[in-house]
Amino acid sequence: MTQPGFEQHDHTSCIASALASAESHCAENKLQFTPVRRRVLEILLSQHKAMAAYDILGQLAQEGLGSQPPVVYRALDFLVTNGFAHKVEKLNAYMACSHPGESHSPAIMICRACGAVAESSWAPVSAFRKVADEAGFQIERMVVEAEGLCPICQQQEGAA
Amino acid sequence: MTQPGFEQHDHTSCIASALASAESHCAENKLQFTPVRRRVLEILLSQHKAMAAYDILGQLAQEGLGSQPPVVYRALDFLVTNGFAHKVEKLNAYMACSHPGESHSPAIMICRACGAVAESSWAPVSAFRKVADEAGFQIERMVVEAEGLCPICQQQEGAA
DNA sequence: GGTGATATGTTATACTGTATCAAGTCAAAT
DNA sequence: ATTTGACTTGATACAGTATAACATATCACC
Repeated sequence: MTQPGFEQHDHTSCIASALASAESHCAENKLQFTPVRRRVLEILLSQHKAMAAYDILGQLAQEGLGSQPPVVYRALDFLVTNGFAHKVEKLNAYMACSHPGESHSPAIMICRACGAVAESSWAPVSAFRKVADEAGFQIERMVVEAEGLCPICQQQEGAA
Repeated sequence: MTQPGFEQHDHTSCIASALASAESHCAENKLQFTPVRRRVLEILLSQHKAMAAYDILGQLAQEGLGSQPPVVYRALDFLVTNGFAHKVEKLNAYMACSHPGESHSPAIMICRACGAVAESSWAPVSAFRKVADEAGFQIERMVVEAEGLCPICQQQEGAA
């Protein structure tokens, strides 16, 4: 279920299962999984990297699915709100969620060398709650992003 | 030393000590604490909120300290690099650091109601390291930001 | 078939950030 | 005291990110 890291995997089935999961979640909750939304999620799923909104828009435009910024931003908003994707604040970019279905606060790892992103199953909110309580602060959402090197790029750095 | 929360304090001395600390750190490390840089830090220190770069620029312009974007972005870059300020990724905005002197990865609390920001002394990197290790990921920097309600705004919400 | 809610199309614009090159400043070395 | 070099600032232009506002379309439900 969880997708903790950067390891190799069957990406075709990875995409298929994420799409199926989104589809069934939308059906259950009477959400419209429209062509644009579906296509944006597919594009995000196509690689485990964060994508800029305008890059996604470029692909959509090629396919005749809309060519203006609001199109892609609205689709992204839908996907993020419903937990199918996340915004990577550090990069101003977007990534597909590895375990969709409900909104959550993920901890994201970003490789500064290859741009790969991965979502850990760690729940930062619970870890931070004690500290926040001391300050009287009530947490509603958290952004947790680590920048560094993925396993593969660590080897490459060592070699180079 | 640490400035964990949202409580009342002597803000005048808060500003003065932060400026003095920055000044001495620059002297020790042969860094130039130029008028623009100093003024930008003062502006950030003037309130415990995050400020947009262009708002800072607006103030600078009024004072004749430069009116083009690079001026403020360069100053902010200096302040962030040297640990006198932080970028709040979630807001695309900047805040003064509460315990300057060296670069670090802070955990920031953002009040969604009043916009106040506070920096906790929690070290998220050490908390996350174990999880990252499992994925073979080597952390270099972390962004940790919690959005929610500060103590004061919690009361107001209750009242309203 | 009308109505309301949701989604999309379209135009325009605001906000955030950087590349580039020219000019100034200051300290240290000759 | 000049030259050199590192650093800082000035200024123009532009790239990238995001939203406001309004019109149109679609669909579910009454």
